[in-house]
Amino acid sequence: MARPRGVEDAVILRAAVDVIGRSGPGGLTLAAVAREVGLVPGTLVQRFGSKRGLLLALAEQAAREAEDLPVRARQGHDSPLAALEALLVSSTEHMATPEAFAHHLGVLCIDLTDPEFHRHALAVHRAQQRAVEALLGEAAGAGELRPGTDTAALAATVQAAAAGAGLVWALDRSGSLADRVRRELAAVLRAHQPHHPRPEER
Amino acid sequence: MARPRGVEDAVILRAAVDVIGRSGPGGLTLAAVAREVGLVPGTLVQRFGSKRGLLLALAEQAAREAEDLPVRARQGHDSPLAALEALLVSSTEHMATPEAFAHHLGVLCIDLTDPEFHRHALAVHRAQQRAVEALLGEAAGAGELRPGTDTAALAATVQAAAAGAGLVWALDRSGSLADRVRRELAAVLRAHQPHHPRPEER
DNA sequence: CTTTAATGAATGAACGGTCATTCATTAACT
DNA sequence: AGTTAATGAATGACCGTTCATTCATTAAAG
Repeated sequence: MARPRGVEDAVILRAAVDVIGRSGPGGLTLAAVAREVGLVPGTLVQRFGSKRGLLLALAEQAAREAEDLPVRARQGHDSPLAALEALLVSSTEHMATPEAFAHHLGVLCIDLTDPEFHRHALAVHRAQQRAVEALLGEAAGAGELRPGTDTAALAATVQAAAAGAGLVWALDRSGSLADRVRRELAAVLRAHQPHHPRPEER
Repeated sequence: MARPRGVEDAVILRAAVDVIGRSGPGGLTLAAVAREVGLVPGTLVQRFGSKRGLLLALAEQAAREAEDLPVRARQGHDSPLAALEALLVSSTEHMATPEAFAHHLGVLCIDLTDPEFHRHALAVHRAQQRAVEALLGEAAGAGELRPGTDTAALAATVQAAAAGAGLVWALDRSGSLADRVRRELAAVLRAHQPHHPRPEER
């Protein structure tokens, strides 16, 4: 009954992420996003209500996409620990590629004061935590972790290690981020893996 | 010979940090900083050249203060590992108190594109890394770590764990940040401490 | 099938506000 | 007096937002 939208919401949100990645959070202006998709600033306001509305839609989308992370993370991997490694690598790549090193940090530091943003950011974090915990639980069940391992506590440690690796890498970009994340994961898991006595122990 | 300055540079820089902590990076305006110290925006520009100059002075000060971290961190603590724990706690408190959770992240995500800022941020990071490594080295020498421990690699892991703990805590503030940092440090060190076999090992 | 009305998308110009920066001037000190 | 600090008003740029208007599309009416 009316003129269809020339550009989908999803495209606009992706463009916003691109702009943040290219020009930093400070460069994220409605005009920049609009130019990216061939629209005009006013249109974005009409469609998202305000700049905050656009950012909020971005946060909501992230939270929604993270919902099924616990099951999605397991797919396509042989062992739970392999899936865990892939999950952490992808989650930090998502945080530290030129594109989104600013996306995650940027959205964070601009808007973490805002309760709505904090809610969605926390939802993403919790979903990832559930995913990590599920994978560790499965690993424990499969005998890939020492019996008696506190998988909940270990999940927190694993997540902190991955986040820290990404953060450090943002400052000191030597080597690949994925390698660094994998290394930190291995360091954290080493103590909980069954019976691979290191040289100096035997 | 001339009229003396009514307010020191250091006071202005501290005020800038306070403003960031209170209103976030977006609220950091010359007018806000000037009001904080009883001056006028123009004065700040005259003294620091520009807003960027003021922020740069802040980053330089941080880098300068971090220079002697390797020796300062050791002071006032009985064991190197106790000093390490205190260093990490204070460095993340500096990153996650209401004041400076934004200071660190904020300065980071606003300005990490700027080569000058990146230089100073990297200097701080490297100084801390040296401090951590020195403390671990001393601990190894004192027999508090297993012989043959790669202290350089361990230092990277320790620093990532602490940074990650701070980052995670910024999202999910349950318990004290210091406790969480200490917990992560303990988790990382556990595998490298000599011969405290856990229950399931004996 | 043609015409008309209704509807939502998109525009572009303008507004109001904020902010960094400039500059001429005044005040305070030696 | 001479030098520097500080002022305060002014400037120009940028940005989010508003709004009247145009345009494309579809549904209904003739």
